[in-house]
Amino acid sequence: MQTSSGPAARRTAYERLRDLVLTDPAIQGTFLTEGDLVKRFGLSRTPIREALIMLASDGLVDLIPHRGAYIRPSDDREIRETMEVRQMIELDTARQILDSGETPVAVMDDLYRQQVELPVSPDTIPDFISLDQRFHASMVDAAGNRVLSDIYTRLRVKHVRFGISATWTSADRPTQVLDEHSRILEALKSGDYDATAAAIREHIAQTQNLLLSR
Amino acid sequence: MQTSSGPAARRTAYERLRDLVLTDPAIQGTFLTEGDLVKRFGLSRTPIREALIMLASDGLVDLIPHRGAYIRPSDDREIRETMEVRQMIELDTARQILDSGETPVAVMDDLYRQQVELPVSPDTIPDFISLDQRFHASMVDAAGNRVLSDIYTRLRVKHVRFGISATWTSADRPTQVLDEHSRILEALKSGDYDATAAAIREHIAQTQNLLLSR
DNA sequence: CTAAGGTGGGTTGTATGCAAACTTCGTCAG
DNA sequence: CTGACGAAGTTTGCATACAACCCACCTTAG
Repeated sequence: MQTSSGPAARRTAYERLRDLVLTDPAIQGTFLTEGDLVKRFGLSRTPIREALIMLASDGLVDLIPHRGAYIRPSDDREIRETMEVRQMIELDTARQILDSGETPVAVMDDLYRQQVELPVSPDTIPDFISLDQRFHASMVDAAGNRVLSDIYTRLRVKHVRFGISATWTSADRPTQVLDEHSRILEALKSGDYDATAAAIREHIAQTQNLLLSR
Repeated sequence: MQTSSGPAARRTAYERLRDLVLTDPAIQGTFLTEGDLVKRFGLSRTPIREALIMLASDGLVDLIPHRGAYIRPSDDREIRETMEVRQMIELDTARQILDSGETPVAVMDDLYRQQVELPVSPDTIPDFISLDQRFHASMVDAAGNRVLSDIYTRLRVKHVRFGISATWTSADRPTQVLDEHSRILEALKSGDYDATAAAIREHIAQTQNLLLSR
């Protein structure tokens, strides 16, 4: 995933383009041309081209010469593969955290509490998603491996493309997620790797099922 | 890691720039300006700028506004973190391969044989490195997870930046690597995960030690 | 009717001009 | 001697012009 610093126009183009790809299901499977984006964003081709190149590096679009940027729809295979990698990383992280003996879960605890206190309503779904993302990211960060954290961040971007937000619209999903997060936290605090691993597997399996059944 | 397809000038700029960053230790810690590269490559700024953006996405350079592209020297921490992630991926892959019951090591076998038959000389070091890279990549590919394979490919690029080629100049290193690869292969064929994991850990530990002691 | 060939429209690829921003270095006051 | 200040030079950021290329459509010969 790209950092968000840098020049203004390119940054704007990158962020708007990313949000477009990630949040508009209608453009999946279509080609975006630079001309379209010039009209849509009111920027010149240069920053748009450069943003497209960054998006392509993130794996969010495919640049087809003389055709445009293809927004590849996510398929079940990619979802399964991504979830497999995510599980591998989270399980490995849990192992490292528990082996280190320190179990630094203060940040996760705080994020969990914030999520508990969040009222359940359509308006708060983005907040739920943000806290969810930060909850998991903080666990991986706790392992203290920046290379791993970067990879994990890139993976999370894919979740959005997979339509993760739709999985939160079900009325009981927030409660369920909180419960699953709680189990992960408690298992970590107890220092029990097998219980932690089971909780993580369960959480990811639930997410994957929801993503695949859309 | 970027794919190598696409337009000619940008592709040229990307590949030459990548090779420059990966093979010239003298430019580590320096800034490359677009003007330098225009003179060096004989291309206009546009393809060079776009190649720099791709390199930055690969994590090989840092783009500093109005300063240039900083070639960050690799440090011990990054080497250790990369090796940790590499080990996580290879161990997970081994587990998946063995769990699948198929153990498709034909490609690895072939690559191993080619490496055995390679004469040991300074001229063949690039071939050793290429076969080594393909040996490990084919193991990860055998897991059949494209998302994982992509991540692994990106990681391997870092190895080059870490100066992996220098680890092959020692007279007995090729023999040692062949021995370690042989142990991994045999363990995989025997279906013994613990033995496979031990062989992989040993191989990565040896590599890491050589990289750190440079 | 079919297939081959050409032509036009549209899209990206590359080069370049200009503006803005930053760095650097010299100068000067304290 | 040190630090602030300013001006010049350098570098990137953005815009735009033109070239190259691809594709789709139409025409035409068989």
